[in-house]
Amino acid sequence: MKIGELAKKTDCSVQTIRYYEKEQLLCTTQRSDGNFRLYDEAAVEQLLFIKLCRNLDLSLSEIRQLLTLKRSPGAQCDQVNRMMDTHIQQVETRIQELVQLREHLKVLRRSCSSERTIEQCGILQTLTTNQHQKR
Amino acid sequence: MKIGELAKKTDCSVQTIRYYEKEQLLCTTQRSDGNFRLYDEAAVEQLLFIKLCRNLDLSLSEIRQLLTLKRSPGAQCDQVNRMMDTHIQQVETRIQELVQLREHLKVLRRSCSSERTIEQCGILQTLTTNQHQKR
DNA sequence: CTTGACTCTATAGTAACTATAGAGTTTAAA
DNA sequence: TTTAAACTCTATAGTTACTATAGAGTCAAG
Repeated sequence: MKIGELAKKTDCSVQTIRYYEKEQLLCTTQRSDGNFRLYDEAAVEQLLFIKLCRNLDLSLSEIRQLLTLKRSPGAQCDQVNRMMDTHIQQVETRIQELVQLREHLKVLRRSCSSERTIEQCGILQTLTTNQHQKR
Repeated sequence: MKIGELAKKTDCSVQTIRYYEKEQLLCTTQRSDGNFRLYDEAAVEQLLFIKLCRNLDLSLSEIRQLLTLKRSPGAQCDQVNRMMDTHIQQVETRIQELVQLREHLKVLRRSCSSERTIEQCGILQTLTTNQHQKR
């Protein structure tokens, strides 16, 4: 099948598919006489795998590693486990950061209300006042 | 003062300062005879303001808006409030997304343990098995 | 044959930095 | 005065994961 069909089957844009090829995530083993890329069912599966990993926020580099590991069926899968653990930790860390940020933003937001001028704005004052304290 | 001194005072890299100038967040009103940028205390304050906003994950575009608003002391500050509300909502949304992702990753992680081969790896199988179900 | 849809490669853009190259300026020490 | 190191400048490119566009080629149906 050609790239447009693959794109439809996998709900992935033609441009992204070409990008993944450039990034060595998906390869095109065949071309038509007119130089069109030709894909088989294995490519469909690989692209769906890639998309699933992207949905998990795994980076292209990590996905590349998983694809490499997948090519050694007899090898130990502890690398997969380790990658997943690291990834979970990273997500957890990011959650904590965002929770803190949200609280900070809420505090800041409460320092201002309607019917004020820029000059009286508690938010801007805090952002500016903090500077003086920092110095 | 010159750019290096400003960088030290604000804990901001020389390159980032130049980048902010290019992005219209900070302007250099003076240059030395040798074409070196010259900054005053107002620039220090403005850069600290920018950094504080960046720490709140506000985009450069949003910060640009705030700086513009700051230049109209008599105007209403409801735009500031609205921006903050929108930003808080975006952070909240992202937190929810990440919490869901973390749960999904944990479920996936539990499908595998040590001492398995790639072929037996529950994580990879799930990522690959899901494809078949999708079809 | 014509035309519209599809495909190709190349290039540039997004956001917020970050690094490097090569050239010019400044400053302090010899 | 000279020298050398530190600092500064502009231009360009890179990071990540896409996304868009231009101009040219291919294909299939009318």
